[in-house]
Amino acid sequence: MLAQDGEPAAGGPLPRGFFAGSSLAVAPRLLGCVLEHETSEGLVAVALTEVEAYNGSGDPASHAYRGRTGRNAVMFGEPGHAYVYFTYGMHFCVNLVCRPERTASAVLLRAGRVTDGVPLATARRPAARNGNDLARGPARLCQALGIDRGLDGADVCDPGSPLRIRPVPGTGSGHPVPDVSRGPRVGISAAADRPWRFWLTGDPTVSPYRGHVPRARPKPVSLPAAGDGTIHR
DNA sequence: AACCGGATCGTCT
DNA sequence: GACGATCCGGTTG
Repeated sequence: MLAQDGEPAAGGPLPRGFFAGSSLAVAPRLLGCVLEHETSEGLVAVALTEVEAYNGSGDPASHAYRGRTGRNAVMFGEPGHAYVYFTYGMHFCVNLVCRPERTASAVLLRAGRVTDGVPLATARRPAARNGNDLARGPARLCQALGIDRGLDGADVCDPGSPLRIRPVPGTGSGHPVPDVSRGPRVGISAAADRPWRFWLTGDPTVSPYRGHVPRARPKPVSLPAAGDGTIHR
């Protein structure tokens, strides 16, 4: 019997068909799935607990909103690949590309529980106070897994890829429907009202909600353009 | 628990 | 030249 499109093959990573839908449809189904990264240091696996949908060209908060660039090129390619970007001069975040046609949509992986390779993840994240903190936040998740820009474009549906994603453990096909919550996305200024963030209700590894905070301008206020040097007060 | 400043640099205007 | 799909450590409440 052939597995249906979108159904995981036994023992292997999620099939590419899993990512055929829109980011909004795929995002909640990724909860509970396991992202793993294997390096010479070892393997770290993370069960996803929090994700956000970014709906490509129709979404002002998406990196793809203003079209294809060198950085976001992977978003416009085949679904099932990782889009890894660098931000704030020091952090990486990872997305999984969904249907690319006309939308370049993707799902940002925001948090998860480390289920394998805890010692290695802890070594990579010395600031973590406890196990829940290891992958609590998109940049922390990448840090725990050892993900950087070198993995941009990695095929997570390929069993031979160092970065791959497996279905929810214990489920041969289909996905159990855990208690999923949804709400506004974190840290964005545009389209902040769209409830496109999904997480496992009450899970302690979910990152706290933070709204967008504009950075203070380093530029001081301009002085009065006085020409005669007279002091006014 | 909430808030603040600093770190730091690739990317796009 | 400005701005982040962030994190951390410290301070305040």
